[in-house]
Amino acid sequence: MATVAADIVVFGYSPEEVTLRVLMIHRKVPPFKGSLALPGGVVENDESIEAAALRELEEETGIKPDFLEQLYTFGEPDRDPRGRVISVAHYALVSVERFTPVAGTDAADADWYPIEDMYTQPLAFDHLKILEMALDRLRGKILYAPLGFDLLPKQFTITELRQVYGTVLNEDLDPGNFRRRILKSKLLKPTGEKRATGYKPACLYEFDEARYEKLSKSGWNIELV
Amino acid sequence: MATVAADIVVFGYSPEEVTLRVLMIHRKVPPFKGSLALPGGVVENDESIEAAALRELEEETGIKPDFLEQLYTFGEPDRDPRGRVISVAHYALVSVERFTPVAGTDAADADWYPIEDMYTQPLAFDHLKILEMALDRLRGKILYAPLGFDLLPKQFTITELRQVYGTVLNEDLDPGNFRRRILKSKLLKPTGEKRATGYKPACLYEFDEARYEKLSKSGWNIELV
DNA sequence: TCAAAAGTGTTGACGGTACACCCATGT
DNA sequence: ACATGGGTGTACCGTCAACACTTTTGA
Repeated sequence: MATVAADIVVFGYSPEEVTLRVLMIHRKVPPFKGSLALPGGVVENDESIEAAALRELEEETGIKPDFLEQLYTFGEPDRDPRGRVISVAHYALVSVERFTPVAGTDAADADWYPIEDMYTQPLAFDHLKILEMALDRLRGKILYAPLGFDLLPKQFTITELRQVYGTVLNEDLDPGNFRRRILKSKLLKPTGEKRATGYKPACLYEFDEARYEKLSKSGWNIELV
Repeated sequence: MATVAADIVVFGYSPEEVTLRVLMIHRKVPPFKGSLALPGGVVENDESIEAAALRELEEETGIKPDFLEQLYTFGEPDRDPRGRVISVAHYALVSVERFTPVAGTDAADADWYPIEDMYTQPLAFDHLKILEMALDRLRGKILYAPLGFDLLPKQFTITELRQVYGTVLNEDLDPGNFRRRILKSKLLKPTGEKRATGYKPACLYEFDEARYEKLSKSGWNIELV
């Protein structure tokens, strides 16, 4: 018998800042009092693990993510000094602008931090390891799955989408080639509207989820970047 | 509090039969008495989850796999009629010829079954779902990670390796092109020996693990097929 | 000598990178 | 007018699928 917990690495992206952030909680109780920790908590007896992850996330931060997926289960015997706790880690994606500041919730000491900051201070438990694995997964999966869209508001320009990919992958992408590839995938639905950007207005698009479902069901595997 | 178990989908491949098999156990006790089930068991209090998976596998079947990796954690509240049991599923690879017949072990009712057979009879718990996910993972990951080698004996011919890929991916691969690709990856170490195959003898190779480590550390991502 | 697998060569189609180039707008 | 990002065109180049071909063996 062991305690089973669900922890969540929530990635947020701000189109204005062009920055990837992660949602962390300031611990107010031992162990690791004062450290930053991932949101999460114990799985109740009658709920699924994923439901527990979503529930804990909303209780602690008020966030309902656009995307959530199980990442890995961490279960070293000594990972929690209080006893045997197995953590089923998840990662989630959200457009950060819709959730700043974190609304008055159970624990309003949740906040968005730049990823790099997580390496300059100790995190609670093995949460740094979890964060690193989540980042690896995000970087790997964004290449062939439409994760980038979940980091943006519903409507976005192709440049914003390119910046998401550039930020996550940490490399510069050629604007012309990116545009062609992404349009070729047929996953963007033009809204007809344009956004003034200071210079030439850019077309706004939405993610065509219906089309994605159809394509992936017909055994087609995309390569977005 | 819940019970945490580790279950393992062991894939075995026989070069002679050119068939992918899975290791299943005949259940002798309720629930699901008489059904086939994946090997596995409860994680002890002082061992890591992966250690539990390896221990259970050896206890129940005598097998120490060449490759083992965590797959996914299954935790629907009703997946086990006896109570809340969370299963951390793994998958493992092994060359089947080295393990037939299963030696006299704790439960000698373990045996290798063709994958297709698992769809013609009910499996215990949610083990069919686990098996399907493991198969998806194997098919996906073999494209960019050197999993094929773990399904063969230490020395093998390129044709045997091609047959592994063909079997797992369920498609015919062009012999000439496959050979070129796999040799270009530099992951094969020639042994200098040859094997009489009935026709023209084929060169024997080994997997060059040291080279693989070096290549993957230097940020290089292969595409084997 | 023939069949079959091992192994090599070649060609043509395709796709993507790199870059030059227009377009539309605010200042 | 011009700077800047939005958006389009294109030419070169590498890669790979397809398939012909040679080699080596057992029968």
